Amino acid sequence: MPWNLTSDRPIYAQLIEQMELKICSGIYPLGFKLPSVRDLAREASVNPNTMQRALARLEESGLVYSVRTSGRFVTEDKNMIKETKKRLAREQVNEFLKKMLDLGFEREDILSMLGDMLKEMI
Amino acid sequence: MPWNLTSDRPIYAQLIEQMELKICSGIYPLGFKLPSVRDLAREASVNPNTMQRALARLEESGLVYSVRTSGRFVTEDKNMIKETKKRLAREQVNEFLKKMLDLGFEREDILSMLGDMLKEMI
DNA sequence: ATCATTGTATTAAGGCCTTAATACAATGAT
DNA sequence: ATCATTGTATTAAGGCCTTAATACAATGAT
Repeated sequence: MPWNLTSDRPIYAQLIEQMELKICSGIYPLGFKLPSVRDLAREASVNPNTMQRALARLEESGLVYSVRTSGRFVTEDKNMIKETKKRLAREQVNEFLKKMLDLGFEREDILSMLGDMLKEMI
Repeated sequence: MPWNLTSDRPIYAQLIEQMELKICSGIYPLGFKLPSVRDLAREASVNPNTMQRALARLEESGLVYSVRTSGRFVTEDKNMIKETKKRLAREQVNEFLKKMLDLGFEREDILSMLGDMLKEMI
């Protein structure tokens, strides 16, 4: 999964989101040692400060932790990751449905559009 | 539909999105005379400049047009609205599915979560 | 023992976004 | 004829975001 950043939202917020995704999907597994701030910044083509900012926020939420001079690691709390994954999914579904209903689509429309696009994507 | 603005994205971008929603859903119908910039700004609790910026962008995309001293109107091009509505829907479905698949959910998971939440929302 | 690597901190500069305060010409209502 | 309302334009200030350039203590590998 490449780092895909747009300019319509703060970069650090997008970094948080993508790190969460990588952790919840298992790309960065339980207890995994993350690349260093500088390496992650290089990967994502952003300033180390910006990456550091994102990682600090992830740390506040408990999803990662850092050992001062050793590195940063994905949490070992399996349940926390599971709950985060659930939360993110609920948020996605909720926002999606809200917008589609606001746009004026109905249950059937939504399900059929979704089915069509799923066929394309999988 | 209340103006619902968050601080995690530029306000003017959110205004554009919500105006598009109002137009595509018919809250602002074909040819409708919009409230003045100042009134819309007051409604949304933003600075008139910010609302003006959003409206100017909507005008570039052709969804509204302005008559210098008379006011601003929703386009009378029924087809353009229809196409915009389609485009917005496709974008929503696409982003939603992309994130859910990235999170590691499968077709069945997505459809069942969606069904559950649809029951709650309708 | 030395040295590269780790997370972390600080300061300065520039950019975009938002607000605020004005201003103006053209129109429509009075 | 007068005047409020329309979209539009300009300038200044402040805030947050991002980058850049450094710096430092602690650790692990050599």
